[in-house]
Amino acid sequence: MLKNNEKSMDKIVELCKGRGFVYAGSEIYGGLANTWDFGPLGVELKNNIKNAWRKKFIQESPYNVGLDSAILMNPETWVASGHLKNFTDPLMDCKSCHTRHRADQLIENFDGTIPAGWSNEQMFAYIQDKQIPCPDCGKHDFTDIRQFNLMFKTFQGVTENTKSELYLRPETAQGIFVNFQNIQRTSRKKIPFGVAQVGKSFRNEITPGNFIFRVREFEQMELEFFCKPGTDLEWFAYWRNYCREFLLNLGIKEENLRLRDHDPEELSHYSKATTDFEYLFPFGWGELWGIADRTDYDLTQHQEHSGKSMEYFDPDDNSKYIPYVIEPSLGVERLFLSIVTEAYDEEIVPETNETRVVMHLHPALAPFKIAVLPLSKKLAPEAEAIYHQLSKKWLVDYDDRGAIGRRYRRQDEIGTPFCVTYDFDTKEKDQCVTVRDRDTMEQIRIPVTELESYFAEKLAY
RNA sequence: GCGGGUGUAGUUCAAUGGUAGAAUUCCAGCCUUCCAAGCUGGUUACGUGGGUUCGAUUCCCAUCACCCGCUCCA
Repeated sequence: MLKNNEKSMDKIVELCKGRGFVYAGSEIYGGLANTWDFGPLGVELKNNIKNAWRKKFIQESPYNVGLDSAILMNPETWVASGHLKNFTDPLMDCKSCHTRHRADQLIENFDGTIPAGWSNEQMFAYIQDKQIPCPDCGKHDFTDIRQFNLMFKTFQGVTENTKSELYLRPETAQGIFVNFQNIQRTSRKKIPFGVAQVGKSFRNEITPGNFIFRVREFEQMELEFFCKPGTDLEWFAYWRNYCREFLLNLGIKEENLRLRDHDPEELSHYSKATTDFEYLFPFGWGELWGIADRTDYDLTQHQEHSGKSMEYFDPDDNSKYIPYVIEPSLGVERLFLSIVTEAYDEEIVPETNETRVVMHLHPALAPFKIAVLPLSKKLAPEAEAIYHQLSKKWLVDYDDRGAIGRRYRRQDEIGTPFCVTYDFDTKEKDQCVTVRDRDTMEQIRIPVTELESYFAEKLAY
């Protein structure tokens, strides 16, 4: 079994493209930077990942309920949440040494002046006036200030005026916060309870890259867990364990996982404490799952900006409070990449000394659960019947083309856990098929009539 | 956004100022074929747009994309 640092990103990307997991976006037009399309197998894997998460966080949790809120929200949401202010940076480049700086930080670091509320023109004029030098090369030769906003802007309605200006959400969380009272009332949940949501978010990253690790359009799986102030640290630990369990169950190895606490200065504007699960990708450790203590920041902000109460009346002790929030937030694409990295393996076949690429995907995540392979095309009608029978329960592949060995290898590459081979004996003698297990390479003969119950047991999750 | 590198079949890699060759993949056919079997045949590529030139995949420019580094960040 290859270790993660022995796996190559190039090979993984190649496999993903070659087998229909992930394609480069808009390829026929020369591409569009850092956009990726999930192909026939990729969409299955991705959906299986999302379903596994929903199962763990909604179905199996007595605390949580689901939601699917809109991507477009009233722009006031982003004023309240702080994203409009904190996701916007006034940037200028040093023409001399080509480094990039935030104008407000240049001023603050220069003489302690905090340019709160200044316009870009004011900051630029101040920097000119004081001849503030570049911290890297000491020269004073800056470009104009360019406003960099991490939120995508768009327009509602047919005219492009500022009144109809909207943002694509940079996180799904706010859709949960603004619905806090709706959900609490209609679900009749008592605190503590959580709201889990899977959905797209958009961030205008400065530096995307590493395949699907950092992209501008991505899908988040977020839980906002509401609890009583003072109990937040307990719940923080609870959900951290819960997340860990989820990852380990899906086959992520402990050795490729580590926890990292954020330093105070790198905490985002809404967070009191953040712990990241980091995963050992082929390119190094990278953030996989951020668990943040968002305190009562968001609900308080929304209460102030909307004028609507976000307080919860606690019948246990007749107290009233704005709940604290624990937020485990996970990117679907990142987990996808972790899963694929984890599953990817190259094995040497002893007999031929050739390399076999195997994806040891958890059966719950594998795009195809079973592949039906007739030994000869002449057996196609009978094998097809088995395919039709099994496909009522699972996503099953069927392949009768080329040599049988090649077909096994193809299934190994895409992570199919079981292959069913229909041969001449099946038809003429024993009515049994060969079932071959991808991981153990064991082959057993099973009567056709027992296939369904056999797989029901094997594929239970 | 800056600096450097790269761009030829699905993939890996050649060659060439006179419109490209291989391996593998893929497809079809034959085969009672269980781990990339064999035989026969076949499809498929010079990222895009300009310029120089009689002629450009090759030289020049731009652009797009990817990789590495810097910067930034969740």
